[in-house]
Amino acid sequence: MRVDLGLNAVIVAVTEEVPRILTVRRSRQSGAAEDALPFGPLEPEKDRTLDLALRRWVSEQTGLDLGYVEQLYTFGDRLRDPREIRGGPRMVSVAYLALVREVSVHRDARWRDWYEFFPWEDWRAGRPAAIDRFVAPALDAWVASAPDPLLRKERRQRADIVFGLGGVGWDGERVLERYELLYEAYLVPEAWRDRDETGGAAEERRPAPPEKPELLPGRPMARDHRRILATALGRLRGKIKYRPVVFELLPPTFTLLQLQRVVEALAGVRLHKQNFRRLVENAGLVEGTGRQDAQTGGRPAELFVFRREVLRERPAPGVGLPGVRR
Amino acid sequence: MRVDLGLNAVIVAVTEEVPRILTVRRSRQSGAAEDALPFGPLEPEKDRTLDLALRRWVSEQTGLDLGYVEQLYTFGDRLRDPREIRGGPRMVSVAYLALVREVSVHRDARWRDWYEFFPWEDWRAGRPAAIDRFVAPALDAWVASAPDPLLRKERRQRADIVFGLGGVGWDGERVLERYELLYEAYLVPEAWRDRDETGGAAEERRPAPPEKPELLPGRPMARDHRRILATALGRLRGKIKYRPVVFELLPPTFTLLQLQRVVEALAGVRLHKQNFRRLVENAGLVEGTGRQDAQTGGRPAELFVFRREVLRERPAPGVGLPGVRR
DNA sequence: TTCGATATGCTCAGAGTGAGCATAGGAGGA
DNA sequence: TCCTCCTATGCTCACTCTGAGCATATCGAA
Repeated sequence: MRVDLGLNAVIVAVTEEVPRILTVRRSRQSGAAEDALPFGPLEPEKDRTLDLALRRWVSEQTGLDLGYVEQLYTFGDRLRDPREIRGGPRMVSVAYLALVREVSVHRDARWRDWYEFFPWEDWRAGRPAAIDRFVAPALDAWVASAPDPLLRKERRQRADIVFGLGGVGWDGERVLERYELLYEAYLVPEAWRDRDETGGAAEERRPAPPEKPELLPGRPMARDHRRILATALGRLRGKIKYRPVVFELLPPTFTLLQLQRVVEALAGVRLHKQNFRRLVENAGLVEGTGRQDAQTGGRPAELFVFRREVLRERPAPGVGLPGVRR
Repeated sequence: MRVDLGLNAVIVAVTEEVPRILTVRRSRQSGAAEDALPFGPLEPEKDRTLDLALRRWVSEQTGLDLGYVEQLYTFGDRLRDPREIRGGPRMVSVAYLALVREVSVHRDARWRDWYEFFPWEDWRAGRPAAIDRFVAPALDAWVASAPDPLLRKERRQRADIVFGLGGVGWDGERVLERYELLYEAYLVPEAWRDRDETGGAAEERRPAPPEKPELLPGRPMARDHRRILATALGRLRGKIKYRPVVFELLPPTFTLLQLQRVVEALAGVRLHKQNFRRLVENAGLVEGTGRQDAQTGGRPAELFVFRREVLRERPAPGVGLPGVRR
């Protein structure tokens, strides 16, 4: 079936312990401007593969040459784009995740702290204030507003699981589930914007609450881009646990604390320093260079490099089925 | 950009310790018939989301009502379909993985053992004969045929890593990497078929060897469907390690050995029985029913059910960063 | 010299894993 | 009836991995 296909890029860098993503400004019909993810077409004549297409237009638009690139997910829900309402074609977009070392970029592209979009995701300084102050009360109200007890119970359980409330533990990877819950509960601006722009077509399936609740902190994005971003964040958080992708975000040599800070920035939690060091060292992920970094503010730290050989030695650094017979 | 978008389904079931996928017959231009994955369109008017589209046409074509469905990957390389050569539109397809309990299906749809397509992936009875007899020698020849020593070394390393040769351990999840290596080395029929059908257009980037080597055992599929299948198998092997998806393939009650056999069928390895039991029990994944199954051929086994509450209790059954501070 | 930082080494208890021994409880045949 | 074969289930034990924290090293600045 003929559809309109495009590509979105979530381009991630980490500097100064801040995870950042590359955004562009996009003006809405109403004249207001929103953040959006870089977007570009697949040009069937030019681009042999989808990821070559992505590299081409990212380079053209921002001047960035991408290194590590991974396909994330394909978004194709109806009404992703309000133009569909007016009889436009179905808009489908394939989202990619790219990791780079931060560099300056062209024109209106700009780096933004990804926790601006998801303030509840950063637990590095302890439980985020946004959760107790805004998210939990808003979810309580959403639970209470369910029309019957059964639905109320389901909502309660779902809220508890995805936000780690009521004794359930926090799972850093459930970024998308959290965003989707907030969207469904009409707690993020995008939910109201989409309702208005589609003339209520979205409401058939999910009625909006009669009164507009206080919306949560967290910067909205164009269309479903915050959903795409949430997908990327969750995927990346999962991936760093079993594939050595962090090194794509670091300079060729780094101290172990720098490495730890980058992991922490992505995972959104603080780690135990000595254990982290022990882990990466006897996983064979890094190799000392003998050189030192004197800029630490304390005892100089040794500089390390990523040991590429680890890919050869260990099948998958850090997994395992119960008891594989050998 | 306008492209032709379709959906492919990898529908998996496990019966009698055999993992199976649903295939359809598709006749080629030449008149020969090939196995293909079920394929269907997105109908922008009817289908609100991609996975609803999938469920709709799978049900129409095969009579199956899918339960668990997960998006896999979007395939959009040029020349996926030979019709493009003759000026047709770019063919892009979004592949999905679905898990079902095996049931009978309509017409020409048929269940096939997935190890027929990848004989080197089944290690349950020990190291597959296909590896030592066919794969390793063929790869040796491919390595030796590299024009220069550097490329030779790279090929050797790659072959060793993905097939666990030369002292490297076998990684069950690298199914796709293995298939892609074989394709690039012109060791599977699809590589030659694609070269011929595209009139050599594919050869510009990857010259075929002057002589056609002995091809490897393993049933080929239409277009890039074996690549899609490899993606699915690898993904599923990864997923069973940290999400309780196996239960989608089992009846509501089952013995622990049945559960183990299904996991083994997917993972392609044998597991240690007592340890497997210990793991699933104190992970809280299952719950005894008190009832017994007398059909075991030995001491009757207790019947268990999946404990859905586990989703609530444990954030992600079986992962972890080095040392998350609490 | 001392203090404040960070780096790095080391210990120790407890949980988790791999491997295997031992016993339980069915079916079927001698 | 009893023996054998089969699978189920319980339990042990050594070893590794992890979480947590103490201790020491080495820099710059006060």
